[in-house]
This record gives sequence, structure tokens and C-alpha cells, in this order.
Amino acid sequence: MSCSEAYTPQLRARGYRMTPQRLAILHVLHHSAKHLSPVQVYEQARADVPSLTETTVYRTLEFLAENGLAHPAHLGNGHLVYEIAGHEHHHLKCRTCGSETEVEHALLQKLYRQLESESGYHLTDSHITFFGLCPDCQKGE
Amino acid sequence: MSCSEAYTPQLRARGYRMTPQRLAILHVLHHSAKHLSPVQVYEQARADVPSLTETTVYRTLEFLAENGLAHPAHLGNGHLVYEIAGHEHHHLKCRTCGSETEVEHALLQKLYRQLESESGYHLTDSHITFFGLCPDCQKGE
DNA sequence: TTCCTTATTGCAACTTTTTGCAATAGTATA
DNA sequence: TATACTATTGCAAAAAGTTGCAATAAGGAA
Ligand SMILES: [Mn+2]
Ligand SMILES: [Mn+2]
Ligand SMILES: [Zn+2]
Ligand SMILES: [Zn+2]
Repeated sequence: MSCSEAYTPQLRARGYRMTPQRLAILHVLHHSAKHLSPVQVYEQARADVPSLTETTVYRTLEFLAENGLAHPAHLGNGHLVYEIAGHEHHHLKCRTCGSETEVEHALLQKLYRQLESESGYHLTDSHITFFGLCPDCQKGE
Repeated sequence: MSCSEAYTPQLRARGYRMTPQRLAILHVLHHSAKHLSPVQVYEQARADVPSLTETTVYRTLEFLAENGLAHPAHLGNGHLVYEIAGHEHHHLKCRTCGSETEVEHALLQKLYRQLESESGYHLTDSHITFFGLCPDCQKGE
């Protein structure tokens, strides 16, 4: 299934339009193995849509995140990066060497339930970064 | 105990210096009831140290965070805010109305332990924001 | 196909945050 | 108290991110 076939109906269903810019950006995210910064997305998507601007990339990434097609992440440098939605997970990142590990959301399921029942909130987010020391860097302490 | 008496030794012990700028910024954080943006810190701390620059505020907040005297937070708008360290907690924030609730870190203790034993990482961070819908906003769904 | 509505884009100006570097000023030592 | 070392600051310039607005174009209706 192409990116267009996959994502266009999702946008239409919410009253939004598919555009070459959005499609190019979705395509970049969909085929990236890792989180991408807005500038990285811009540079790659520009190959498809030369008229693309950084303004549109920033707005589109935020739009996709609001509509559940992309997930923003804070990986510790204070800057947002994005990835395509679909795989529910979180991250563990080492403060010393920067190494990262994924954590399945299923592992936090229980905690989410507990937080929900204690607070009354219904938790919707599932892309969090926890920080710490990786096994290797603990040795060097 | 004054801010200076409290924080100077902590910096010295790590080989850093206490300066009027750092003291003013720590003072602002210490006496604030809520998270502050770098610009808010700048405007308040400038009353103490008129020569203070925004550059120094950004660098100092990052420095204080790295050294455990301040905690950065992502409250959902993509911008970092800071608060003084000392009270281990997390946040629940409503995506619809923006309301916030604190969660004691003790509540996540078990999860942290579980993540640690499964991943081998030693988790150090304890200032996370979970997003969802507050009780009121769930009704309006 | 053509027309119409309005969501979306690009541009330009602006705000926020980061960076390199030379000047300044804590603080340890004598 | 004076000196030396170097961590820290302020400045200027650059990079990253945001906003208002007029022009464009997606897509439903005719
Ligand atoms: Mn991820
Ligand atoms: Mn907090
Ligand atoms: Zn590590
Ligand atoms: Zn709410």
C-alpha cells in the first residue's frame, strides 16, 4: 500500500486535505528508521516537492502529530524530533553516552492504568523518553 | 537558609563557581511556585543583576539542570520550562483544556524498578509529563 | 468538466535559542 | 592581600522556530 493510499483517507475522514507537501513529508517519515528533526524532514521531502518551505514542514509536523499520524519526541537536547505513528513505544536514553533503547508500551500499560484510576485522567500519549545511565556507563561511574 | 548558603557549596563541590548571575537565577527558581520559561527567569533575575543577558540565562538553566539543581520540563508546547529541584514529581496534562496535576514520584517507583531490571539502565530522571484528557474534558467527548 | 469554498501554502518579518570568542571575574594559592 | 588560573559572562552573529496574511489549490457540488 502506498503512502497516499494509506494516509489520504485518514485525513479526509477528519475534514482535511491531502497535498503533495503532506504526502512527501509522510513518505519521509514512513520510510525513516529513526526520529527526524524538522530540518532533516525538510531536506529529504524537498526532493519530492522542491517548492516546499521550512514553515510548511514545521506546521505539517505539528498537524500530523495533532492528528495522530506522527509522534513527536523529546530526546534530551530540547529540540523536537518526529517519527511516523503506528508502533507504540517509549525510549530509554543514556545521559552519558546517548545510547537509546526502545520500550514497548505494553510494559507501561499497568502504570498507565494506575495513573488513570488515581487521577481520573484518560492517558493518550505513548511516546515518552526516560533518562538514565546505560549498563556500560554505570561501570565507569 | 539563604539561596547562596544552600547552593554555593553544591557548585563548589563540583568544581564550579557561584556568580551573581547564577545566584539570581537560582533565587528566582527557588521562590517560584511554578515552572518558568527562560524569558520569565530572565525578566525576574534581571531585577537583581541588570547586566544579565538571555544568553547567560539559557546557558545557566541548562547548566543547573545538568548538575541537578533544576529540572527542565516539556509541558507540551515544544518549549522547555524549568523549576528548582528538590520535589520529586511528574505531571499529568490535559490535551484539551491544559489543566495540570502533579504525580508523586513514589507512584512510579515500581515502574522505574521494572524498567531498570528489564533494560539494565539506571534511571535518574524524575520529571515527566504524561498527556491525556482530564475528567471534565472526557465528558465532552 | 467547471465552479466554489476554504484549507493549505509560501513569503516576509519576527521571536526564540544557540554558538564562537574575547573580556571579565571567581577562587585557590602563596 | 596580591597573583594566576580558568570558569563564566556578554556581545554579535547565526540558526531554529513562529506568525500574519495574501495567493494558491484540494476536493465537493453542479
Ligand atoms: Mn520513538
Ligand atoms: Mn514540575
Ligand atoms: Zn551510556
Ligand atoms: Zn481538560
